[in-house]
Amino acid sequence: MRLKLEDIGRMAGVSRSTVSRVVNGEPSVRPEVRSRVEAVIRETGYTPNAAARSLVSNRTGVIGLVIPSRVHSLFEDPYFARLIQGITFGSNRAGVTLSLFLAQNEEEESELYPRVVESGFIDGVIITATRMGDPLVERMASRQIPLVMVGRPDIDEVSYVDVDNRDGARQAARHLVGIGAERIGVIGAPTNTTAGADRVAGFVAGLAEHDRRLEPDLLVEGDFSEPSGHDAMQVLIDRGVDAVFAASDTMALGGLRAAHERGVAVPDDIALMGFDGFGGSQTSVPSLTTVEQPVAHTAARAVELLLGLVSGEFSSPTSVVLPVELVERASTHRSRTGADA
Amino acid sequence: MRLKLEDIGRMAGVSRSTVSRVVNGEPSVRPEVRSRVEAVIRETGYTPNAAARSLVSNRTGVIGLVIPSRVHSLFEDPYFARLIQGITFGSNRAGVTLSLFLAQNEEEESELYPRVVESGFIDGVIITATRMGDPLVERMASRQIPLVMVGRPDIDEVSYVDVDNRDGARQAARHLVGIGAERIGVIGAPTNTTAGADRVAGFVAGLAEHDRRLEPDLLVEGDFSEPSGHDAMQVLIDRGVDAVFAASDTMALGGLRAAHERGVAVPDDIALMGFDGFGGSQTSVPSLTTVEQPVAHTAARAVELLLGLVSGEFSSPTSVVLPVELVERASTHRSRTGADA
DNA sequence: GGCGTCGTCGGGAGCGCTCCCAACGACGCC
DNA sequence: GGCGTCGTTGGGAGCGCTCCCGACGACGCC
Repeated sequence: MRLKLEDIGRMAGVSRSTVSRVVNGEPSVRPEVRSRVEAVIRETGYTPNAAARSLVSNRTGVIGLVIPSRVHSLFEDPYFARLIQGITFGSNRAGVTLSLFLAQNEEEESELYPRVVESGFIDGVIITATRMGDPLVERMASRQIPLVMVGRPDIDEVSYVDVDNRDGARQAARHLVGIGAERIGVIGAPTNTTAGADRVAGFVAGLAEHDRRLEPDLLVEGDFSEPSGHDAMQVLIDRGVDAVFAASDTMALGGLRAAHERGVAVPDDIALMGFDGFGGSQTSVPSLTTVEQPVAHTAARAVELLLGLVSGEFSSPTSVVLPVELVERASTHRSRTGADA
Repeated sequence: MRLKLEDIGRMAGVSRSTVSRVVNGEPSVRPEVRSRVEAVIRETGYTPNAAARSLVSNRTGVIGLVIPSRVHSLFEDPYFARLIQGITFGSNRAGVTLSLFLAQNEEEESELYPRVVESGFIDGVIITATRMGDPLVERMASRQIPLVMVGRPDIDEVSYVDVDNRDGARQAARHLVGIGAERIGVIGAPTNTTAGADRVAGFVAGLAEHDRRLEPDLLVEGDFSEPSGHDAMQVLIDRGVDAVFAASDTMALGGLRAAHERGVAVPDDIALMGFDGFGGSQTSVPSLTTVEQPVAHTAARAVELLLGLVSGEFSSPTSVVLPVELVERASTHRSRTGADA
């Protein structure tokens, strides 16, 4: 049988209330009483009943991570594994528990909202990988439940943590121009995601700094998956490019595979770079130049932000944008470097 | 303000109890009363308070997935992403919520146990990626909390779901012998994991069927990571092999990279195969022969098993072993096929 | 020495739900 | 027609905790 406060109290010769005070670290307990109670707690391995606690305190110590539908494809991308990992560690540090809500299809997604929000099981929610105009986000945001998005939302009044996708893509453009690329292709990401839109827009902005523009037929949109990168690369090879910026490493690796198949040398025939900075980009042959985003950091900040919202520490929508960094590797390293700049 | 049963009852002109009966689908409610109550529930969007519910029912509707320490390296392996995904979907189907417990280091791992088990926040636990002799497993198992392991445990009295690693490795051995390999190397997995031990043992057993044995210096142990596969492959190339079985696809991909670097042709100089059946093995150049394991199925069975344990449907330790299947691809496809068999 | 104050502690109330028992009317039976 | 039975409903009790108020003794002050 599970022990309760009352039992511990009886064993230690004090009341339920005093034990509660000890458990919650309240100061108004005499040191000798406190240590007696603590001894009993230690011996018995007592831990408070979480349900009873949260019934009265209206806090559960659980946060939710929501990743909406169509993730079965996205999940091939190491991004989510990393993000989940980072958020878990942030939760561990803060002493809260993480619940995971993934939806496999539209139907599950619609069941997600009531399960997440209205059970009262959750103090707050981190949501990511939404598409623009996602009704789930609006519903969540319009509720009183604390909410933090990972990735820039397309509506106001939502707290979020994002990486500077625009700046990263701009750096990528500068880099490719810097190594002397003349005809630059882009494997884009879905423009109904803010990350996809920002990366393409940032790249265009970066080209514009050098009075270049992105030829419309040299932008082929992928869906973040490896095969989509592969297919897009084939198109770009046919259209004749000497450099390619892929909006994710996973797509860049697909592009690399297409280049191999076609006998196109990277970087000598076509320089290729990605965006994200994941394991696969270091170990590919050749290794990939990429724009590294700090996923662990993003996750940690998201948890911090959410817990601040939960505790009421700050209430107005807050946003954090983290810097990204271009990492130069073999896939854009040309012996005959640098034309104009 | 959140509504409670009492409020819904007042609005519908019935008592708390009747509303409770409707919410829980009990039959003893007159149809007209039921539909009146249901209407009010629908209009108000009422959902029961989970904490109050579980306080009295001793059920939370939450299951935990525990993945102990040193996962920061393992997480590079797509296996965990797939497993988490599968378990989430199983949970969705069953209407339970999944909480995730990962530990980043030994310290976090030791905090895991009290957090998971004793908070009472969880109806049951799925635990995976443990090493043999893991004290966490023993502590969990000795508790009254329902427990299912993914992967064969090294102690008795624990329910588990596993794939037939031995048989898969045996198939791998048969296959490599079948294509005429003479000197076969193995990139092993840690022998303090049951999966690692079973795969190596199964491979040895498969060789024995053909009166072959594994030369001790042709077994190089990796740790499931890509770099460890890369390094092990270098050793095996130096020692002179014409075929390599890697105990995971991730390590096989590392091996493939090493082969590329050394100018060793796969499959013509060295045939190479993996184990797992993940995305990367299909898109590598050449594509990898591998032993596919049904991760989604594993996850689904684990959830089923756990929920059966939670509901008391069966109480004795139960185990499920799922079949695996060898998938032949380019990395072991030789023109000059088949010597003896 | 009486009184107020403070530190410490105990116990009542109540969080929102489920479980159980009692109440009540309708019905069918002898 | 009286009685038992069944279907349906209402409300008390209690799950284990926190919050709050009041009690109690020690202490210091006038």
